[in-house]
Amino acid sequence: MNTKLTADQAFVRETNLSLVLRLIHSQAPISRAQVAVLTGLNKSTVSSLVDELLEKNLVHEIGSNVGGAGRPAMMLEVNAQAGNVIGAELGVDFVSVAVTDFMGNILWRKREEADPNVNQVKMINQTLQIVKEAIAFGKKKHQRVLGLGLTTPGTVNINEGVLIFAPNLHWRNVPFGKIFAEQTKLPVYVENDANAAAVAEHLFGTARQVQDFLFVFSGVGIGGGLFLNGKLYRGKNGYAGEIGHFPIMAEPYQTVCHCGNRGCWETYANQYSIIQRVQARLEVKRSSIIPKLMAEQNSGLTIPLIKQAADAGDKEAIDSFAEAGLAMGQGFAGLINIFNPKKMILGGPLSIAGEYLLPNIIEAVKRHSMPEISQQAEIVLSKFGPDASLIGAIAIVVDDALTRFTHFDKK
Amino acid sequence: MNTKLTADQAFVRETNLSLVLRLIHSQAPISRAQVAVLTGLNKSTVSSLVDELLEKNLVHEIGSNVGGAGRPAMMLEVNAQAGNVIGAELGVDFVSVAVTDFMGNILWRKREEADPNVNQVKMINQTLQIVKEAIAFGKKKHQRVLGLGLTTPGTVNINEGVLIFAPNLHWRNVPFGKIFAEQTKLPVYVENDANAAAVAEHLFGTARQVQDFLFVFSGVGIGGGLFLNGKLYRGKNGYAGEIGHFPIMAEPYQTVCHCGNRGCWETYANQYSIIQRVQARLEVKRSSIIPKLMAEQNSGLTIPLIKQAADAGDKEAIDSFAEAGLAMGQGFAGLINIFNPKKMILGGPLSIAGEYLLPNIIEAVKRHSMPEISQQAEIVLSKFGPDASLIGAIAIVVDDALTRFTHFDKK
DNA sequence: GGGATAATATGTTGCCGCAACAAACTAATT
DNA sequence: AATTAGTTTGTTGCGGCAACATATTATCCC
Repeated sequence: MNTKLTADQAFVRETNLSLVLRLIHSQAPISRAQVAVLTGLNKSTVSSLVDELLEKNLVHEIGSNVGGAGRPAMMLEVNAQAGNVIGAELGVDFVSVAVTDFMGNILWRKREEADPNVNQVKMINQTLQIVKEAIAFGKKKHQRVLGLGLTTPGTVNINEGVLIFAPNLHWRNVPFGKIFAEQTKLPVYVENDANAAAVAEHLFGTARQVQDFLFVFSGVGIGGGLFLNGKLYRGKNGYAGEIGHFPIMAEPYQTVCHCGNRGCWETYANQYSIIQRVQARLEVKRSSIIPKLMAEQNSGLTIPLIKQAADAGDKEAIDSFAEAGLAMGQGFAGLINIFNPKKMILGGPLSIAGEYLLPNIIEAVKRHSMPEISQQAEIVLSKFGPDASLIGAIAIVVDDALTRFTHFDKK
Repeated sequence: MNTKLTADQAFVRETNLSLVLRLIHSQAPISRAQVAVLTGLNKSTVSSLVDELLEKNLVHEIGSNVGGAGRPAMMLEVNAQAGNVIGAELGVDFVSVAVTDFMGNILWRKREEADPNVNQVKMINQTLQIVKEAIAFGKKKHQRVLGLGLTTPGTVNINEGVLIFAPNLHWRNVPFGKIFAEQTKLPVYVENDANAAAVAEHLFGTARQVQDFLFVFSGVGIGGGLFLNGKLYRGKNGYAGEIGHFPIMAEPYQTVCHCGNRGCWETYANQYSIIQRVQARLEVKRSSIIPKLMAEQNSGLTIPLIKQAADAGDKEAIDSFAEAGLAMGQGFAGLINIFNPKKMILGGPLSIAGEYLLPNIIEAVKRHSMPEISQQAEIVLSKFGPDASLIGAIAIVVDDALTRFTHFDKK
């Protein structure tokens, strides 16, 4: 085990500093006195902790409040200028990079199409190029860069920064951490896309203060970020969260999953399943506007296109999403029974069609889960939708900074 | 939130005391010096902590070791005489009670058949009666009783000690904690059967030192105890672990589950599914010895009887278990993909047939899970088999004592 | 073989720095 | 004057550190 199990005074200080910083992060604006009440810490202790955070420029005072008797409180908030963060998302067919301030506000972003099958080195260099642009932008602003977060589908060894295996990319054992650290001289954090998205939702999104929730990242496959007991659950080797491969063996499709098995849940609810559903409908029904859209845009049958058709009221598109929503909801129901979460959050590329999926997900959950449990669970769309993993890349850097800020010296 | 989030010196002391006590519990016999090396604590700190544990009679010295240069080490172990513990398991059709010492060694036990459908008050009184016998036994030994653990199927509010809902018992809102505390004057701990079994396995069984594992409690239904990141995961309301109700929609059975839905995984893998499989086979094949056994013993078709037939080499019995094993393994595969656990532990009443189920569970896991993940997971039978939940009732009391031992004063 | 000495490992003692806490204080407002 | 915010000063108790006492085995020399 790597984790320290013992406690000492330094641990106490770090724990309380981190607690106060996270409280200011999530509850700002807030005064020292309020922090003392909420945490139960002594007033003097809070003052001392806040002093240290002020000195490290992680927090700043933003003036007194007004109204009410007594001395006015000096309000605090996390200093968005504490540093910039760079996040990079390696998708199955694109690369996205963003620069944000410490509060996750996007200052710069860029997205390029990419093809992982052509050449791994080329795609990595493409990513590196955009990241360097991002760093150049950051330098212009005279802000220090706290770190680079990088997300990818597949299983990741976060300690070594190595992608172990990504079935959708067909990549194995890629030492992202080493490559990007050497080239950028930044602290590099590598994480699975769904895990990172869960952290983003916890820090900046709809799951602030939520201890137990699941992020369902739906794109080419379906991955899960399991946020349990107030932190990410990674399992023995960091592979946890492969929720898409629960064997459900439903008729009629029985599609072979890219993992090699048949009957995985995700084959009934991923992007490709929707495209299949639409294709099957188009063979029978001719009234759909989808073929026309495809011809106009010189495009294949893609999720954005189907979404566009649905927006235009196309019944085949809407019904295909609805069907997939029911299949997706069946898995949601099972997960809710297993985890008794406070929230289920749907995000990732497919979530651009979230408004068409969500009602039927909720319907299927009602039908297939234990009411005592599912009544406790809110099912919502990610605040960041298809950008969930990109913001996640930012979030893993910020999250680490909120925990271990020893490297934050006086500016 | 109830949990304390801040840290102070008292917290440090409690953390380290508990850590040292648990280390001595799981690694005994062990010396102070070894504890210091394993924990990273300073030698002097360990001495101080051990002194306190000795004073509280939680630990005792058991003489020096021999061999090797240097001053011989004084070995320590947890004091089995620190107190007795009473555990009671409310099964669907039986009540089991046991008295153990602090190390979980059984000193006394008793089991009675029961029927929860006839009269709830009667079954509670029946349990209370046996518990009082157990207390009387404990008194005879001049040992203090540390507490009473009580396990039941269904969802439990552990803070209030209330059974919220047990579908198999058809019970709702039973305040076990209050009833048993009033009648016994003991500290009472109420917990779900699968959760308790997981704690038992962690403290006394095959999951010592294991941080991430699942206990699959199979009986009338299938429940799960989720032990994640080194502790029990209960979910938002303590309902987590209803792994039996993942909707899998497989043909041909589609039995209606007692939860009201169709296609729940457990309907393909629980006790009743096995009985159904045997019945279907008996209608066709006449060579089985099962009808003869039923006649001889004047018994219905039960799992112990089918197990008996299997032991005698009966093909229909063996094949029925094998089929159920495959169905069970399908769910195991999905859970392994989701959790990336170090162990999957099968226990509960049905596990008396574990030797017939396990090979096919393992086979199905190989077939239906991602190899990177399932290669990491050991699939084993509970050390306590059908008694897993009874030992679990003991374990939840011991586990609490190992954490918060403020109530242990000098004897 | 036997006695002295060295080497080694265990566990204890006394002191220190540092954490949160408590209480008394000042500060700024209605 | 009452109220609330935040600071100052001193106290308590934690684990770490380094020197020390203790108890054994290993080795050398006679």
